[in-house]
Amino acid sequence: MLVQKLTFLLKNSLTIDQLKQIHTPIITNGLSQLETLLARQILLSTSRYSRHIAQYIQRILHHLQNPDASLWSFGVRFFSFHGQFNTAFSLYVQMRRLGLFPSSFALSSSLKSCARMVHGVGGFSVHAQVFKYGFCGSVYVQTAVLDFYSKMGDMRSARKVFDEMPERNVVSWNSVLSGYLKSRNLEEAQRVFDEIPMKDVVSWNSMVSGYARIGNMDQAICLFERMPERNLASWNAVISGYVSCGSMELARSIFDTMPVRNNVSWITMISGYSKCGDVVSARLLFDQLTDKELLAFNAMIACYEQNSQPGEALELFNQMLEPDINIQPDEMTLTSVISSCSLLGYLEFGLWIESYMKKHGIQLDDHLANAFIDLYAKCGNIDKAYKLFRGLRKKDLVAYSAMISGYGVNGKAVDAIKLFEEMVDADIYPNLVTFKGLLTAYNHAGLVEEGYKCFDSMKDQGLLPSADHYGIMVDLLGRAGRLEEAHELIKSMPMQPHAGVWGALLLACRIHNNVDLGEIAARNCFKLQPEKTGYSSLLANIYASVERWDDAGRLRNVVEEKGLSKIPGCSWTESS
DNA sequence: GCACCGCAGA
Repeated sequence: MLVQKLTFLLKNSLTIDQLKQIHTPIITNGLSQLETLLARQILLSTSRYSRHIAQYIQRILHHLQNPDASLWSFGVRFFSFHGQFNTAFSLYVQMRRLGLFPSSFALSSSLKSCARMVHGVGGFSVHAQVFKYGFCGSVYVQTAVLDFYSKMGDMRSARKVFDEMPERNVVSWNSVLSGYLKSRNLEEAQRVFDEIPMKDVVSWNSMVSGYARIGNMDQAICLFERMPERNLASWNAVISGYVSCGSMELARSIFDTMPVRNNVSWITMISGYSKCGDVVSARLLFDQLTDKELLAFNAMIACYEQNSQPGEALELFNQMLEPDINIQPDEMTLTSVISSCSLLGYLEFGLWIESYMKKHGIQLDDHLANAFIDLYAKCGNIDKAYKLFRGLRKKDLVAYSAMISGYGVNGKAVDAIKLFEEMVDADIYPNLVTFKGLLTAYNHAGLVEEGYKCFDSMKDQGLLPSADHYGIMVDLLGRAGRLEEAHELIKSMPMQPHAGVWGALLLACRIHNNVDLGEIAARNCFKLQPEKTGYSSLLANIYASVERWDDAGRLRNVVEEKGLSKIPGCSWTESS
């Protein structure tokens, strides 16, 4: 019986080969209607499902001798339900090609999938089919259409569908409401909210999170306190509001007082601590979480990666793969892991992830691709990075910035500039990260004047250079021998220069054997990073170059006393 | 079944 087999599958994560043995007889015998019905119940009642079951369902659909519209519709619904929107929609397209009549499930699920994928054309065509197949009177389908436009940010169309609906339920109202909130039209949202004849907890939650999102916590709390009924999402919305305002103490007090917590509450707090750089508090919470699921690991791994602790990120990743935990990573996990590899320059692990993805059927999405572009470019494989870049579905700011800085670190200034121009032509506005990549390109090519022009042009775009940008400029000027100018630039900085900035000047002084400025730079480096001995060695080399052997020797002794030897080939950029 | 709260890329 299929049911037993499926139950078995759910309990044991089977390999593809084991699956093949099971599914072959089913295909030859066909599925009885009863089996199909039971299989649906099992599959929809489970929140845990493996990629194997997903592949299994697809195989059944493609191997059936007589295409079955209700089974295909079920497939669309299944994948949409489990967040596999791409698969859901492609199954819908295939069932249309087979000439099968879509059910209301298939229509609403594929609309949901298009909305989540921000696939406008797909959604429009499904909307057309809603007309064609006469689902204009179905509340569910019409609400899905309305929700599609609402999620796409097209409130005019959403409103039109809503106004023409013969029948509305609370979900239809909530859908319009969330559309206005998403487009930050709080006024219209408030109007809709006041009009809802049967407000439920979702309506209230939407309003609370709408106000929280725009930073109006007073109004959010006011509504929260007036709520006739609260659920977990209500509490979580308030936490998330405080988190995005950076008020971790208030977020924590809500978290501590809420009656029940779920994974969302924990993950919101962990990522909140991550965003304000409090890795220790994030980890403390993570450790207190008894039932750690994939998303908790994702949040914690991302926390390490974003706070420059890539080693810890990889360690946690390895832990989740261990047999006693055994949680399958998804695209988001791997994205953070690849970024960690990039920070470490750990190309081999990136290649391992590539093969892991192939083995487990994980598709390369744009987030993953951008992380890979960065990794390959940083490790010198610029051609592979470029190939990935050209293959992107949507080239956005992040993608361009990754590729530009990839060219930058590989000394390909001309390509970086060309890409920058292409980006501007595509109406994508550069930000601080883009300029960091571009300045790196000028720096590696030694183009001082062009680099300066680029640096100055940032202000015209309303961008204030960060200490990192100053650091690159100091490096550029310094290497060109314009040490005084570099020093003046540091003095003109509106913020505290970090060790990387002074380190760049110190290195330049070493190259050009300038003792006076070298001493100033070194003094600042010692102050900012007393534990790092590389600065002493550099200054010692400067003294040696002008034959001040006593001073050079004194510094070398300091290095040895610290019990640390100079790490050979240590580069400046790593510390910045 | 459709709606509210959480995790990823330069």
